[in-house]
Amino acid sequence: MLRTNNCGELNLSDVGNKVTLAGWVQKIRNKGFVIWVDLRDRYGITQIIFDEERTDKRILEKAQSLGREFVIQVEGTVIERVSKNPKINTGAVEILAEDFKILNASKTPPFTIENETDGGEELRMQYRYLDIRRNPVRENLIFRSKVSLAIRNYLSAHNFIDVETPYLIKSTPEGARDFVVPSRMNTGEFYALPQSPQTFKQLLMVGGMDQYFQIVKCFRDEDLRADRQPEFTQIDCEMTFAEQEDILVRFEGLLKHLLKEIKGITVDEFPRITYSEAIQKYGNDKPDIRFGMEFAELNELAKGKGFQVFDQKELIVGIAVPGAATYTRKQIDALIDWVKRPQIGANGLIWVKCNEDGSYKSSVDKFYSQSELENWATATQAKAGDLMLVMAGDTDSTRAQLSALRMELGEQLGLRDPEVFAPLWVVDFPLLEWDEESKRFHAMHHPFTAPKPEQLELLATNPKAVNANAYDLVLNGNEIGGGSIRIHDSKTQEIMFDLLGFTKEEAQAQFGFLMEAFQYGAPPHGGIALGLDRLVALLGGQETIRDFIAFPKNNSGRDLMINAPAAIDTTQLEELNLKLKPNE
RNA sequence: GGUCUGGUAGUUCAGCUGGUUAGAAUACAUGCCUGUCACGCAUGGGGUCGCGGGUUCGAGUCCCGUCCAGACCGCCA
Repeated sequence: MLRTNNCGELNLSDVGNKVTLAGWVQKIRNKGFVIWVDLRDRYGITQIIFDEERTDKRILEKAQSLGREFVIQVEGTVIERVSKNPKINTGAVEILAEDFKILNASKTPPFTIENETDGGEELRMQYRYLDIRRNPVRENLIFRSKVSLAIRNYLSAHNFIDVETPYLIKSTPEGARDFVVPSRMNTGEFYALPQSPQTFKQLLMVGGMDQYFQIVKCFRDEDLRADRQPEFTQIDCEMTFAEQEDILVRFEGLLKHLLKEIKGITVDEFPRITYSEAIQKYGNDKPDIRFGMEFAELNELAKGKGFQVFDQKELIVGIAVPGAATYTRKQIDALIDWVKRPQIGANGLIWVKCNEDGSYKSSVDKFYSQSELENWATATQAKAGDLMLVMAGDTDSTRAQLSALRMELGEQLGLRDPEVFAPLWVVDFPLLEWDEESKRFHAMHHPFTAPKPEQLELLATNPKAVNANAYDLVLNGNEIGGGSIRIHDSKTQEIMFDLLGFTKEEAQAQFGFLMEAFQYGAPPHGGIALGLDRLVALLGGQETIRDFIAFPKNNSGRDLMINAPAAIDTTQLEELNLKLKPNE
């Protein structure tokens, strides 16, 4: 070993010991008569001292040549410091250097290796290996490792078997775009990287594995966001002979276990709301329930009072913003501008101040009496001191807009505390979703999701009305997992493919293997997949997942460090029998 | 595919309605400093103002295009 100790462990009890440390030069403080070097490794920082009186002249001189991020090995004696630093573990001692070796020099790094670095996002990605030397990033990765281990422990303890499924599989038309890999040995044919191991885990159930899990990379060739990467990690799980309730209980248990193990937080039983309730009360299917501001529909109260803007609208819906009655005209105008931004796309916003004296002041005083506004307040549960905000328009987009506003206000009012965790289940998702563009049904979850058994008949007559035993696990306004009870008989699966617009031949070509498997005693089964990156980020108190991934891609799917994707050699192309279209 | 924001020293940024030699902090280098730990002090080097075009007597600043980065909408079964 090049070291006897790490840089985070020496203290007063080691005084007098001869030690050898190795690490990176974090900082050099050269006072002339004495040079201090902060030596850093994963475990901490230990101060090395070279001084005029006690250090060999040649060594002292050689120490002048050190620079930031040099890798050195130091031999010396642990001594008690004259002036101690209570901020670090090793702050009571320092190493009086007797000799040292430069194991490797370093160029001056392009940004500071400090907790609060001066480096911008782009540079940090380009030099990710330097970024990982910084405490926050390193701690995030260690945190992820801890979460991952806790997941494995929990699932193992509950009889789940970790099985690896292939990455080189087949492209499917449903869902996200596939990343595609040309096959050299099979000219003109392509593998696709899995968007999820969905069909394989179902086949494992047919294979009798009973309970399966895998912490697995999935790939989707879609545009990115702060919380979306083209390759991401799922905790993929499936259970045989399980009903929805069994799965909810087991995975509620998993999240509770993680919150306890990782955060030391105990949470009560997770609330459950239906999809339609979520849409109605929060305007989206992944509500943040750390705060209220639930939607109140005001059609009955607000229509037919001469305010024409409202009269023609499909939906009038409002929320009560706690304590915001004191907002100035300017603050309210800012909110109005905010919802009018093209990203939100609202036409406007009606406001009603609920004054402390019980009176109401609104932007629609001309049309509504005090008692009518009071009815609004009752509906939105607005109290004195609150501000009601009301939007109107067609149902779907108005809900989406008010939902965005609700989240923004939650943010502005500090109601989205990252150390508060409010998980919930959203259940009873519709099975299908009508897509105007392609004029056909899409699977809301995926095409293997089973309709509710009691609604099987409806499938033929009114498919829109059919719900599924499908569920999402939502945490603080983020969907962290989703799953369903699956179809396990080939007949239902055929009906489903038919509804989704597959011809018999297409269904056979795409998923024949699955439907065939279902004819050999496929057991009832269901499962769930949780997004590990997002989960870890949320547990770590952040909403951007990039700093919990060792080597993330940027906004446009590039790895700035290795500069991927990149062109490939013509010989490689020839080998694959591919030709690129010339650039226009 | 779209909307918005940004690109100026190694780095993070300032630079107003266009007007001398483009600044600050930090990093870097050199020197000083008898207990530093965000050390301090002094001095110094460091710039194709993303790129291309245009307007103008004059462009970091205005206009057009383009590239790059970030946030969001669409998309993400």
